[in-house]
Amino acid sequence: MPSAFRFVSRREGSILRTGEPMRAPYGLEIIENCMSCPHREDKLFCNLSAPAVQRLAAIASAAAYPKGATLFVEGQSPRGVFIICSGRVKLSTSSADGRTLILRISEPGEVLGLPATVTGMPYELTADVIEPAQANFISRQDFLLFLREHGEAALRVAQQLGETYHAAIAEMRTIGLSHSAGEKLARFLLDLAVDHDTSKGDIKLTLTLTHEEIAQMIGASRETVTRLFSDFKRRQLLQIKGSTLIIKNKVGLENVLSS
Amino acid sequence: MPSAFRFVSRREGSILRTGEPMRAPYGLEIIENCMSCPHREDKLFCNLSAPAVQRLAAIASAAAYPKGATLFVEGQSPRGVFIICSGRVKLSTSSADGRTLILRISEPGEVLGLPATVTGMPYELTADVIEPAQANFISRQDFLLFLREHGEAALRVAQQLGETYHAAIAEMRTIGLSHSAGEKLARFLLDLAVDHDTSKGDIKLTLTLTHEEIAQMIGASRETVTRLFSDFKRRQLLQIKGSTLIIKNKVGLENVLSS
DNA sequence: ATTGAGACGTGACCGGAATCACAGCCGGTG
DNA sequence: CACCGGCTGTGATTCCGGTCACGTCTCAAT
Repeated sequence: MPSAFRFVSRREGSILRTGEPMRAPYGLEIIENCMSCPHREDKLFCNLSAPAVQRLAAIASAAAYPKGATLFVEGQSPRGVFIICSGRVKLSTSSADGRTLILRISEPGEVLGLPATVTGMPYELTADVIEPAQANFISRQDFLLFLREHGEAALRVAQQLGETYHAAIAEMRTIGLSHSAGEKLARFLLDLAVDHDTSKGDIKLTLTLTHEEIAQMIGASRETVTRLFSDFKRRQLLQIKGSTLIIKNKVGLENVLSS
Repeated sequence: MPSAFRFVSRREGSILRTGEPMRAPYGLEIIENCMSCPHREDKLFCNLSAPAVQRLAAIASAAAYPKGATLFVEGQSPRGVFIICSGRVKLSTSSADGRTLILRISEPGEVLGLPATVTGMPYELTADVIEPAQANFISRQDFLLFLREHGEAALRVAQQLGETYHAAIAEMRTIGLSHSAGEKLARFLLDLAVDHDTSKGDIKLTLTLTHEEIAQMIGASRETVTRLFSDFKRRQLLQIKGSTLIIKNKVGLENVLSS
């Protein structure tokens, strides 16, 4: 295990914020050793050599972001990567007329801004914090230098990018290949259920997204999502209690795909 | 500049073919020195050290594919990467009920199957040859070994993946963020025009796709595409002569986006 | 307690585009 | 030539889902 680094508060990425200013208490109590959080292990920078890990710790700077903060904005030239330690971040793109498409909600352990940072092209998405988050920031310059010095890490980055691409294509399929909105919603829900235990009939999962957000993820209107949920509930396909969603009839839901 | 390698005819990737069997003449006249084709320079493996290039040449095997050949199929476990030397290859994904979504048409110089090969996940797309092609194949095993040995190449791969991702997101936007089909088609055409000289009024470009294929690229029906083309012609936005498309009024076309 | 903002639920309306169906067209091939 | 298969053009019809326009409910703040 690495000798992980300590709290640094350069507070990168808080330049462009849409929401309220960062509240004082944040950023103090929290971060001290983000690089050693459990998620790190099975994600991007596991199994690196000791020197590589140390170097990484040296160039990363931790910071906390309140709900509503924006890590980076679509079109902005890439400043670097963010490694999420906790919280949740929404990745979206939007058009001139205000319509928004949410690509995915990223969870702890993920690395954001990787494609842009590596290629030098502008960030292709906007990253908004929707649950108070801690993240390590690494500037583009430092990161590229690091990759050049550590080929092993470059390979890991390539793998990570491949996975991200894979996910993007999957998203694309649900949006582009289905005729009905119901199909899209069903696909979306089944995708969520993939990780969870699928053995017995009921699949329980927490869904902390508003109908509006779900709509933006599947490319539909808010009302349609609401109606579809009612419809699915009526057909005994699922139940909703607060932020808990229970899939009662998985096969039934799968049948929606091929209708 | 490298001492490039010579004709090898292992004929990789011809295992799964949808179309007619490979005709005899193909594969003979053609390849002799694919790695030294002009496209290579500004693409994936430029600026590598001499040993890296040599190694690359050693593990790559050239082959020719007729129209209709399939390099790889969605869902298949990754065999390796294909570096396109000439011809054009269609990358698509399709659903159970036969609907197809074309991601892009790749041109000489591109590397196909990279994400899958790097991550080990199944190919996420299907690659069909639509114009007789020559390509170098590198098996997954060889390729990964090569990347591990040459960190510089791994970094290049990461960049390439980043760009591919970028393109995918762009595609996503045109499909997901536009209300009307007209908007999608206009976006598609303007994307094509990006590379071409944009200075004076008329932009001339060759479009060797059927309406059907265009429809599958923008997520619309064939009839709609036909109708939209008639419509655009009527409105003097463009002209079509054979496989040549001339954009007469670029700003007019751009106005379609925000209507 | 009152207010107000945001999320959810539903009805009515209507337009865009998918679908079906068929008619010209053009380029191959026997 | 005559034939055929794939591509293109166009009409008629249908219906999904976006949009508008409300009403309800919850929760937080004053």
